[in-house]
Amino acid sequence: MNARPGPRERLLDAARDLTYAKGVHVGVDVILKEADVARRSLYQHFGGKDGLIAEVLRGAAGRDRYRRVMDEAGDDPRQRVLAVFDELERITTGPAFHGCRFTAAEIILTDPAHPAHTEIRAYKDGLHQLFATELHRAGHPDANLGANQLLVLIDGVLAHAITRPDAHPAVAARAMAEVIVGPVAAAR
Amino acid sequence: MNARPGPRERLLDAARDLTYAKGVHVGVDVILKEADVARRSLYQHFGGKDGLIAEVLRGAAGRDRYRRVMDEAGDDPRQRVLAVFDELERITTGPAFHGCRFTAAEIILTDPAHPAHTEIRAYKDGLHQLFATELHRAGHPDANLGANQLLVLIDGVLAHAITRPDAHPAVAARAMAEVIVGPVAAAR
DNA sequence: TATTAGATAGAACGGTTGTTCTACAGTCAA
DNA sequence: TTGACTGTAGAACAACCGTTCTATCTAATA
Repeated sequence: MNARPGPRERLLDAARDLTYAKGVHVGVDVILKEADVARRSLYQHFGGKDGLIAEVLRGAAGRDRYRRVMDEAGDDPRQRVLAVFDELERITTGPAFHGCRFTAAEIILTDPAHPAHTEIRAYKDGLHQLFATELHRAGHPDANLGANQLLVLIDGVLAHAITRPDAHPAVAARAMAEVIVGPVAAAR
Repeated sequence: MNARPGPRERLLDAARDLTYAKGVHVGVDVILKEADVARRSLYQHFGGKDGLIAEVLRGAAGRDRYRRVMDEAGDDPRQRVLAVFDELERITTGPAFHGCRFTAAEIILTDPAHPAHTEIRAYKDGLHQLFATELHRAGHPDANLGANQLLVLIDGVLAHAITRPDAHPAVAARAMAEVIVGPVAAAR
C-alpha cells in the first residue's frame, strides 16, 4: 500500500523542491535531511551533487507544464500557444515563483563543463521544437524565427517577473505573442 | 600624471569586472588581490561584500550603454529604441557575454534583504522610464504597456542568448520591437 | 613635532561546503 | 551459511567562505 519510494527517488524529489525554492546552492546536507537519505546514497546514485542537479533538470524538463497546458487548450495552434502565456501569468503571480529553474541554473553554474548545461540546452531546444511545430501548423511563414521569438518572450517574462511582477510581463508578452501567431481564426 | 586611483575606486573596478566574468560568488580574496587593496579597506568603505556588490550595481546602472546608444541613434524615438536591439545583438554575440548582470544578481542573491535588490529594481524602473518617454514621444497609445513589453524583450534576449546564442534572439526581438514602436516615419 | 586618519599586510576565527571514509544493519541469491 | 549488494549513521577531511583582529607604515593636519 503505497510503499515509500527508494532513496534515489526521494533524493530527486527533495532536490527538485529545494533547488528551486532556495537555489541550486543549497547544501547537500539540507537535501539529505529533507530526503531522509544516507549521505552515501547520493554519491552511489548520482556520483555527486553535480550529477544530482543535472538529473533533476532532466526530470523537470520531462514533466514540463507547457505541453500539458497546450493539450488542454484544444486543437487550434494559435490558441494553444496563447494558452502558454495565460499559464505564465498564473505562474509568475503565484507565491512560490522564483524565476525559471533552467535559466537560473545556467547563470549560477559558471563552469561550462557542468553536466547541467547539456540538460538546459536540450530543454530549450525541445521547447523550440514544440513551438515551431505549432507555428508550422498555423501556417506561419517562418516557424523557426517565430519559435525563437516565443522563446525570447517566455524567458523574458520569467526573468522580468522576478524583479517587477507588478508589471505583469506575461500579459504584456501575450499581446506580442498574438502578433506572432497571427489572427485567431474567426468563425466562418 | 594620472595618479593611481584610491582603494575605493580600485575595489569597485575590480569587483565590477570579476563579478561579471565569474559571477557574484567570486571570493573576496580574489577581488582584493585584483584590486591590490588591503582586506580592511573593503570593510572600511563598503561595510562588507554585500555593500560592495550593491555599490557595483548602482555604478553599473549609471554608466548604462543603452542611454548612450540611443543618443547616438539620432532624434527619431523609433530609431532610438530599435538601436538598442542592434546593440543587444552586438553584446550577446561578443566573446565576453555572460548574460545580464542585474538579472544574474537578482537570481543568485536569494536573500530578499540583500541591498543589491534595491539597486536592481531601481535600474529596471529607470529603464522603464527611459523607454516610456521614447514611446510617448512616438505617439504610442499606451507607453507604460509598451515600455513593459520592451523590457520583457530585453530581459528575454539577455537570458536566452546565454543558452542559445546561435538563435540570435536580439534579431528576433528587434522584429517584435518594430511592431511595438510602430512604423518608422517615412519622408513626406 | 606630535597626532590622527587611512592604508597595508597577514594571521586567525567560525562557519559552511562537497567529498571520502569506516562501521553496521538488512535483504536476497547462490 | 556464505556472499554480495544496498542502505543507514556519523565521523572526518580538506578547501573555501566572509569577517575580525593586531601590527606596521605613510601622509596630511594641528
